[in-house]
Amino acid sequence: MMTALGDPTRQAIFDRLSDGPSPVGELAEGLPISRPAVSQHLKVLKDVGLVTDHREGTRRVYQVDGAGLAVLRTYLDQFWQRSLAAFEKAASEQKGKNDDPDD
Amino acid sequence: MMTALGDPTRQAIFDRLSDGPSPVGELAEGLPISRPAVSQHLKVLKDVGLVTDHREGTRRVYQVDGAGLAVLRTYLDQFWQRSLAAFEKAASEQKGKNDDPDD
DNA sequence: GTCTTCGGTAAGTGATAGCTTACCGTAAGT
DNA sequence: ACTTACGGTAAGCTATCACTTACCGAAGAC
Repeated sequence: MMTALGDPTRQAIFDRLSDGPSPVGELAEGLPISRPAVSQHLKVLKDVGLVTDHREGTRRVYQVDGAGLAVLRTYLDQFWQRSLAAFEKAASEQKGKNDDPDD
Repeated sequence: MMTALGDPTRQAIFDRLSDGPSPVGELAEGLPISRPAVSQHLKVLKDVGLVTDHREGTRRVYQVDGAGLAVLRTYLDQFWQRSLAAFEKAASEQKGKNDDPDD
């Protein structure tokens, strides 16, 4: 999931989809790469659950998957929580060893 | 920044550092790769501002940078916000065209 | 029916990224 | 002073990955 957003192009696509659903061709127009390349990126994003797709006539519309985004957010929050805990722990330990503010 | 955490190994390192500061050698022991490889990953993480380092005797201790983590979080929140807006927009548009809950 | 639009898939290529070993600098111990 | 511990950097190799063109299937327009 994180690796999926690791690629800048995929990030750009996901970024674009965050503004609303879009068909493949329309996405490709705003990017400096070919349409098949966009398709391949979309496949990756879809496989990790960050986007969903559905047919709409002859085109295929992609949009961000809220559930996938939630997973990503939760994942990031874990880092956040643990890092915060580590900070506090370090701070208290630091406090213990120099509550003498002389140096 | 996102590309920095895109690599699984770097993710593992960052994950480990989220539990508290650690010197390079100690990190390398818990990973299936060589110590120089860990050093290289740490350099990447440091360059994007996700970790900081300081000397401690003969070892170099790394720890997650709270500011960098905050940036990452803010970045993710942007996706979240915009996606949410897109969802609501789509929902209201959908509602307009079939407020007849028959089918 | 035919034609056109749209997009996924296959095959092939080139660049990049992660890994290794070898080496060197720096700080502490003796 | 010498030795050891620790870790950053260089050089080189390999595999992965993003991209291209070519092709084909599916759904609408005529």
